[in-house]
Amino acid sequence: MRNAEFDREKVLRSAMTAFMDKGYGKTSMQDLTKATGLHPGSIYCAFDNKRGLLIAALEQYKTDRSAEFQQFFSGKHAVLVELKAYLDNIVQECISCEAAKACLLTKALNEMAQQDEDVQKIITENLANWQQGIADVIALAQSKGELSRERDSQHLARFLVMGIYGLRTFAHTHPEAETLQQLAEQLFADVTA
Amino acid sequence: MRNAEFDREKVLRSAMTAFMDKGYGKTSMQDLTKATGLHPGSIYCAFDNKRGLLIAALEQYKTDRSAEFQQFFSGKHAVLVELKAYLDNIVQECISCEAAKACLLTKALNEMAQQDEDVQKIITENLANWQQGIADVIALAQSKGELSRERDSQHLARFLVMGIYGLRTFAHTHPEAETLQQLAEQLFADVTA
DNA sequence: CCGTTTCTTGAATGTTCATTCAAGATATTC
DNA sequence: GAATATCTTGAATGAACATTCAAGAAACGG
Repeated sequence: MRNAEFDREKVLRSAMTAFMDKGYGKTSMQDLTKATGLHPGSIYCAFDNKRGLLIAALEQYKTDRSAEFQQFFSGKHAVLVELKAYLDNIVQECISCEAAKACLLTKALNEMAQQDEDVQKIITENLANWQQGIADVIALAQSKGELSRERDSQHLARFLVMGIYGLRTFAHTHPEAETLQQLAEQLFADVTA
Repeated sequence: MRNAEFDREKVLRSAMTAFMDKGYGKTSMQDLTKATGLHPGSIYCAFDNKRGLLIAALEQYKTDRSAEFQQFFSGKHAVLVELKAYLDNIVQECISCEAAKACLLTKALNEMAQQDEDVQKIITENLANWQQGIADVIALAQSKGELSRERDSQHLARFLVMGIYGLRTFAHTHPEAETLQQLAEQLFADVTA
């Protein structure tokens, strides 16, 4: 017996950022060995192939983002306050010039459109999950009386999610902080109006 | 002397759809020769290389989209009616399962992010141009009294453009017509409120 | 401390790809 | 209709790539 030497989570997070940097297609195996510190053989042993590494990285991404989501919506503050903080955080992500700027899910979604059915299914499920999380948060705000019940929480969540997708794309052309903050504020206002 | 045999516009439109189908990176030269009907040598003679073909296709895309824009905002109807029709058309594009589903600019923008500075500049300029077109339309609606002057036309245009970006990404996960139509309606309502 | 198992290493493999180029074809000019 | 200029053709080229595999290294069990 002998255990693997590498830290799976660290490897997957390195792969994540590599994929976010260049996209899946343009990230070469050489890039991945450099990023992860693993040799080709190890990657193929642990994840089957490049695609397997992407799938594993998506899995890790989901785990990490879920934990982050729970942090933001801990219930310590009013739901709408937490939601605003969550949006502000996304804006900050867009502003910082790091690779984390992009969301791995949307980046991969745009790239894989009508290419890899299985991967697309994984991504779509994760995004649907996230959207449902937002819907739950909105419903909670409604049940607490912070928000009118007039508009359906699912509808509001959809619109907010659409806005966040748009914000991320918009950031590619207009990386200015003020602009993005303003857009996020208007989006928040429209949803919570 | 001797003139080129191929129809430049047709070739560029074929290249456009090929690039929209698979993305720039995954579209091989073989794909492009098949799509355009041109042999490799001809492509290299006319456009330098694959990248040159993309740039030329982006140029053609800009021309085509500008003409389409003019058509939609001809002034035959109330500005807001024309704007609504324009949005509906985008929704239809998203619904149709064709390659045209995507916008070449946003597709390429997502792919080229922090990769090819020159191409990104071209795309960003085209998108800024389009956004200004929308802003002009909104300003016109304001000057005609169709829309309150309370909110700045530039701000409104930004928000609308962000929404359209988001709508296109959202369509990848939820291609249902009703959902997209509803989102577009809410977006229109929020902007013209 | 030996045998076994498992993991690591990185050069080798075969494929795919963008690009080139020399030969052939076709139009234009005189 | 010959000469010239330009365009077309598609096989050849070399680089980059994902993937494999056999040899080496390290841990574990007895």
